[in-house]
Amino acid sequence: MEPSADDIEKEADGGTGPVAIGRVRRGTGRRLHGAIANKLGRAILGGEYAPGERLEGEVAFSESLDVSRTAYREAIQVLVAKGLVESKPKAGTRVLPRNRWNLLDPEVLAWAFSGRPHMDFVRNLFELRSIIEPAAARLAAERRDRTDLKALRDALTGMRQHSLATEAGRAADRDFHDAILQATRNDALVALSASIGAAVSWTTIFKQRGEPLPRNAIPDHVRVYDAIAAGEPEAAAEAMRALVALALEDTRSAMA
Amino acid sequence: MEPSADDIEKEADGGTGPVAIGRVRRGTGRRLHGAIANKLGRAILGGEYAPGERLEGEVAFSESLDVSRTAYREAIQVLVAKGLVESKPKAGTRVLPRNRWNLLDPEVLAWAFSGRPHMDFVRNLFELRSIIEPAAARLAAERRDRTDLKALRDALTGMRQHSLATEAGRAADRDFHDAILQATRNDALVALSASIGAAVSWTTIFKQRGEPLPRNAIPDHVRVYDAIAAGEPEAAAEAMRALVALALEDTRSAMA
DNA sequence: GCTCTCGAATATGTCTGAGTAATGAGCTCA
DNA sequence: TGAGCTCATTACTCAGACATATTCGAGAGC
Repeated sequence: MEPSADDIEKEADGGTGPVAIGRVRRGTGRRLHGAIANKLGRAILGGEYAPGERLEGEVAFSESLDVSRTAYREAIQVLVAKGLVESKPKAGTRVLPRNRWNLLDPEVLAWAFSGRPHMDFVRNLFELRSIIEPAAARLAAERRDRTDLKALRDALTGMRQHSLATEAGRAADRDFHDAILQATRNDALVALSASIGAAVSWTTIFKQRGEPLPRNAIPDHVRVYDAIAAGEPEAAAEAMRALVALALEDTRSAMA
Repeated sequence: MEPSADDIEKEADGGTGPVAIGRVRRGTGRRLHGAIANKLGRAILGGEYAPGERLEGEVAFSESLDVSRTAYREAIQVLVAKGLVESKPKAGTRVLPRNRWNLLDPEVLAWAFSGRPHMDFVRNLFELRSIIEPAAARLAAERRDRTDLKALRDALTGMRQHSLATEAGRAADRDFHDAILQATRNDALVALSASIGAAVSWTTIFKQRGEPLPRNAIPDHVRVYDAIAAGEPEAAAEAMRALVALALEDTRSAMA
């Protein structure tokens, strides 16, 4: 479902400027300004531009990228909307301090993981998961209906069918955690779904990078499902707590 | 600090179209495209445009607003970045289903509260607070340093000095909760600060709308501070749990 | 009569170039 | 030394043209 996140082609330009600026061409479905925002977003999240640093002027930068100022400006507006940069007349466009970034925005999260994210950040995301998901599982056990349980079963089936090594398997994993958040009937928690989901699948990928198949994740998930289906809030929360803790342990050892 | 959220002037136009479209003029500091995004965002969050509904074409809409297509398009890119709308050639610009919205984006949250938010949504936000904040208080009690404690004390002083009925008092309240999240040393939790903060101050405003001063909130906050300062995680979590529960109770009775 | 393919209409997407407005820095002057 | 002013710089807004993608309908073919 997600594009392979590499639909931007960088053509090495002859320039030898202080910051190597590749040209931006959009992939098939993507719009040009989206591709530019993508490129700049990844650069910022990847630390190529330090907070406080000033970007080149509109005219100069859009020329280096070989795009019109219109497309460039629309891309900048996207970054502004996500709290990554701020631009004022005369002052130019500057990267904002990290605490102003909307780190939980799905796209920002994707940009963060497109590079090599710091272990600190991954740990922080797991800490967030360990706060949110057990509580969500507790609520889900209280409020779930037949539809929610079916969604959970379908996700489990998908995880069993495809391995977690495949994209389809990771999607099923995401669906499982997503279905739990949906079952809480809480819009604010559902909004966190995209963030949690990104964390889930990316950390799963990290696991796979290390050892081939560190541990079968299915039983943990089944325990969570059983508790939710049985309508036992405390058991659901406890099972989810265990799941996240084990996932963190796996990820930690895989990254070390 | 925050602009009064009313720096957009709507001039009733003579038109009698199905949806009354006011012209958009920007306030002092604000850029034009920002003002347009603001206006449209509030309209969408306020339910003036139903999910799935199609907006007028770029040319027609920008003309009704009496702005250039450039400014209008830049505003739309902002809304796209926040997951509110999606636009494709020939198909037009459509409002996305609610579950695609980045509800925790600070600006989106502000737009949601600029109208009369449903009690359901407020309850959901409190549910999120009751999940996040006790856990954050627990972590803060473990990790806080001298600077964090000073920030907390300063916030308490501010709350005592100005009443919660004033903007300064609400800012101090926000600062208190923000300082706790900062003390967790977790970027992901800090990113939630803006969302939590918005919920805190807006719900406080609701309280004020009802009874003049329903309850002195200071003692609750002091208990949280004491536990964090003493380095007692469980006590801090428990104190925060109580604080949020009481705040919800106050808000609920004020809205009913 | 039904399906499939292809073309044209239409709305968004991109580009160019001009002109406006806001801001920060340096200068002048008290 | 400090406050106020001028000015250069930069982003912001505008207008209009052209490009591109996607939908929808018409027509060919089965």
